Amino acid sequence: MAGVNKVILIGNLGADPEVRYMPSGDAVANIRIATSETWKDKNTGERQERTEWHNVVFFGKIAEIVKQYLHKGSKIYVEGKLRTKKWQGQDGQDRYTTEIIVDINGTMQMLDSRSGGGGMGSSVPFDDAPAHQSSRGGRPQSSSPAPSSGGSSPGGSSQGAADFDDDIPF
Amino acid sequence: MAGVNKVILIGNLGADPEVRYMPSGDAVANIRIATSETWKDKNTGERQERTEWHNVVFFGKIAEIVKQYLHKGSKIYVEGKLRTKKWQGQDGQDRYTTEIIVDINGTMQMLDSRSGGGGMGSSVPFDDAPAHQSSRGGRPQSSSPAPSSGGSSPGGSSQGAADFDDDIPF
Amino acid sequence: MAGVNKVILIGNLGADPEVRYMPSGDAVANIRIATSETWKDKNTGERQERTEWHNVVFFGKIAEIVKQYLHKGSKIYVEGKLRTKKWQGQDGQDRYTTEIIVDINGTMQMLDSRSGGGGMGSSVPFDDAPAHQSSRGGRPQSSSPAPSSGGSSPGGSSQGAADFDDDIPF
Amino acid sequence: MAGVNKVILIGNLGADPEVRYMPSGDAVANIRIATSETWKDKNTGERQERTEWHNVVFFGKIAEIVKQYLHKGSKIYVEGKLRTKKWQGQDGQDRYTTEIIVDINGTMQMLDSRSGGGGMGSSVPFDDAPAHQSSRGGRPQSSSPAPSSGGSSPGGSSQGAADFDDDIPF
DNA sequence: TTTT
DNA sequence: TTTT
Repeated sequence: MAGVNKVILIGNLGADPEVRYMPSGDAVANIRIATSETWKDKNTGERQERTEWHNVVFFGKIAEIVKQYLHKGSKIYVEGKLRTKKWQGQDGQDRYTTEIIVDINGTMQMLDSRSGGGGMGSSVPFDDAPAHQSSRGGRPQSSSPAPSSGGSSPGGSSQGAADFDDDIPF
Repeated sequence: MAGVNKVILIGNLGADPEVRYMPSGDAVANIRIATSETWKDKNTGERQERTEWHNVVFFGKIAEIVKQYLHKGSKIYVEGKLRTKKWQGQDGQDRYTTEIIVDINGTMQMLDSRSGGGGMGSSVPFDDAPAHQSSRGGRPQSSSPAPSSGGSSPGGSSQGAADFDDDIPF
Repeated sequence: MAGVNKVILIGNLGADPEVRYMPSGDAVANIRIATSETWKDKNTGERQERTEWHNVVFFGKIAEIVKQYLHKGSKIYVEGKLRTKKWQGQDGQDRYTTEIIVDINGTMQMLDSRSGGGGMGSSVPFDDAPAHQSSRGGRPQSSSPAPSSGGSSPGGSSQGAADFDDDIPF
Repeated sequence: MAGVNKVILIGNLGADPEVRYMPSGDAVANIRIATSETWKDKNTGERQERTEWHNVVFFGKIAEIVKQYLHKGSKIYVEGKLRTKKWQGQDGQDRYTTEIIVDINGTMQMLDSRSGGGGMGSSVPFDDAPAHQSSRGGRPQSSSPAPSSGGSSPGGSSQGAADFDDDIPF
């Protein structure tokens, strides 16, 4: 055992997020994001570009944030893990789809500095706390009500779970 | 606002961890780890090597794990963030020291396949849970029997806070 | 444009590498590696484990290294990028497979401290040079003979292309 | 040996880059970038923010790009490695400074979508090529002149050395 | 000293 | 299907 399974992406949404809800009430958000790389052909000297599309799935609180603040064209930073799911085609055959899972251990940051293109801003009212300040209580035993307020952080802390680690249950 | 501050290291401990306790009872573990890179000199063709030493500080539960399982020579994977602290030299002048902070948002994995050299193995009894599995939510819910050998996971999940996110208070 | 597409994995090979050669003579190596995560079920308190399998493809010189030094069970660190390829099933339908591409911009490090299980060691005689030492000449056009010999580095530098940037054509 | 030494940052420049030239003619660019994390205090419920400042040093071609396109306030993605340099204070005592080195193995991406605030755009005329397309020729020995022109990529490929791997000597 |  |  043991292992590291980490994906880091910066790219743009190809369409608005698709959000659905679990029986538990938890949100699950799916997006497609494009990452591009460009280079110049060795021989022709012509500029080349290749775009890769990724299926990213957000779980829990971050899914709500995705739903609320991201839209077609949004540029984001995402940190998650790979998961390949198996499913059955209509022909009964096995199919596999690889997704980037962004859950409590992942991160999302909005990179559209100002204006998200749509609303009045890309601010995300979501809060996190540097771990070693978490006092001994292991986990955000928060309670404070008002969630966002003047909310601002467009993406939260720069690392992991903190991003979901706020005091407010969405 | 917004920002990503991430450090990923794989290297070996130069000495045993130094552990101290906060007034709160929380442990803080300090280690030095070396990362090396080698290359061949363009001109002489001679092999070159450069070793870089890093100060890594662990907070909370992971500090206890470090204390218990790591020792001089241990090879580890570490994920944390940079923090530069300011302090006063004896001459009253400002000094700065940069450290890699591994807190609840970071990760540590032991990479010494078997046996850490000291005890009876490098297994780390520390548990984490994929976020969206939290509670009832649709997940592997696996059941497969005996994981393998006598337990093994030297480090836990591959991502973020999960590593500290277990149900068991050490 | 713009984009980051990065994958970092630490896991074990499920089987020996499969190597083939391009018309150009370049090697391409395919491996499957497993990453595992473990956690303790919130409710039952039972230890859970989930293993994820990844298809990793190496191009060029690193493919030769993979062929020569990796085998079933090898533990490695890999840094690459995601690429989803489209292909046609026998039924004429489109299928998609996502792979982690490790090319000149990626990295591979062997993590089996000593002994790879097979030969007399996991050392990889491969050389890289810190970029800013590269003198102005763009790239190490070195030529010096004896590659490995006292060589040791099981994986090379910790970053990018350097890993393939040695002077010795394998 | 062996090791990984990787830093990933997303932040803003606190001031314009400082560029100097080596005897070899190579540029070296220094910047300071800030990464912030915010969280809500567990007790007071007040929003907290912590800003960390990083010294980033660019070598070679990328230093020229930094000089040309970045300025105070620019938001960037940076991938490099840690290096602590030792120097002598005026009092003759040893001092240490930790920097993030971005050389041929690192990456930089501009994240200010449109307009960098200063010039007519943040486009960076710099070209890179996916490695496995490099055919056998080891390295892009290209030559085509006109650097920018149709240029576009604000940051280059998403991985490693490719970012410096263009055909145009700046 | 940057950003929000 | 996004971006530049």
